[in-house]
Amino acid sequence: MGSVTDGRDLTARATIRNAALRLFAERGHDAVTVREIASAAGVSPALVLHHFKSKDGLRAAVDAHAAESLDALFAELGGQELTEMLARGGASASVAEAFVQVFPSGSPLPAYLRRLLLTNDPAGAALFARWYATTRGVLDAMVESGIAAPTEDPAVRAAFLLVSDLAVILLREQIAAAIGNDPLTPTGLARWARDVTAVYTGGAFAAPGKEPPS
Amino acid sequence: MGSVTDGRDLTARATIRNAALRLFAERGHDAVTVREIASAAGVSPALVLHHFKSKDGLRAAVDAHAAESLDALFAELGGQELTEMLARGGASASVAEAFVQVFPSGSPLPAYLRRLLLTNDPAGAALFARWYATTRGVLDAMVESGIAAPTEDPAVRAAFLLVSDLAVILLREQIAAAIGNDPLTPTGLARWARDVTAVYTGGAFAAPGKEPPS
DNA sequence: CCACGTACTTAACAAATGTTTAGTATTTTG
DNA sequence: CAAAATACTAAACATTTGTTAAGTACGTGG
Repeated sequence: MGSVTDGRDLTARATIRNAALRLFAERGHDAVTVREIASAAGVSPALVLHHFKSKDGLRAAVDAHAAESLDALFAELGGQELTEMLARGGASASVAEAFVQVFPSGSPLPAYLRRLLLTNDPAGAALFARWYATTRGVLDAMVESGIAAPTEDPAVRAAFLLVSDLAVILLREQIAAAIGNDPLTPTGLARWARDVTAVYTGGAFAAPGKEPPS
Repeated sequence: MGSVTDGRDLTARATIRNAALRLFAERGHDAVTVREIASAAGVSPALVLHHFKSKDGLRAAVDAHAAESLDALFAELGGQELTEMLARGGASASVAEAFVQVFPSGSPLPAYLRRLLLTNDPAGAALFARWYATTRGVLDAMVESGIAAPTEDPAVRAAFLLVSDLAVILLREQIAAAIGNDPLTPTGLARWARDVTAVYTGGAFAAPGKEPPS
């Protein structure tokens, strides 16, 4: 009976929602049963259906809650923190960095973000659309202020930067296995960001007929 | 070759496996029932269990078949095609490019690759490990021949290039919605590759205290 | 104190699902 | 050709699943 109350005396509704968030993130919506969620939350299965009208209602509530948390996280990237970070020499702020800084290491949110983006549900699409819009805005500002290079296709540029960032979260386990560091830990992310910054500032390949960057 | 066509001269076993591949890719393993697979393949549910011992056995067979097709695809990238492409001025060969060239537009394999990498099953991890090893080898060769820039952390560099490439497949729908072109079509990919190549050859951001690339 | 709504549980139900059994066609093989 | 094996189906089985019914504890407002 792993009580998933995160330290605080949460309302039962929130406890259930948190348990569902964790289980959904770990194993996927369909592979988790209402009884498992209830057991993890320490309540009866019927109470789950009492608070949320159905399993799908619970899923919607979890989606909404996760999207809210994730948006709050991402919002910091678009705010003052961003320009501050950029001024300090970091090439860019990343979603991965925000994850490492804000969420505890065992947080189910990275895995849930994965599910949100993978399953073609509206919540995931909406989340991506919001983040993409923010990315475009930030990138425009960075070009304006001379931090980022202009491009003929800013839509693709912004999308590329965003998805390359998200890929770290989506493929976290595979990256960890490949390079020997979990990229969503401070150590791993520092190592990751170092080389990625090099690519973003100097490139990685030679232009046709030219020398590659040192 | 990875023939995904439901040609009528296929053995029933292959027909079932292809139907399962498509359904698994579209909706996920757990959301698809044996009866649905049987119906899609035009056979009785019991026959599915007769050929593959269980639903999980079918899943394993589909995993193996998909991994084989995908590996065949990726192998071309490591072979002669790669150096040929590179010589012709393309900055790099990508998995996405291979998908567009080899698979018909309605192929379930991109979506299945997504599931393979997302669900932490061993088949997906093994696939990524193989692809990562190939990527590292190719990158080393490219550095050797002066096409790619050397880096202090080749493990991260190779991982970054691979996952940024895979991200196009993983987030295909979201990218399509954002930029208005499906990146797994010739048109969309050409547009995508153009700007990504620019980043990979010249970077996207200014190094601290320097001007960004033009 | 009483009525009442909310939180909550136990127990059961109906549908769906993976799987099995038993049997029929069809192909292979000695 | 006979026999054995394989391909295949129809029907049932056992379990699991989401959901509901009915009832109990409990705090709140009148």
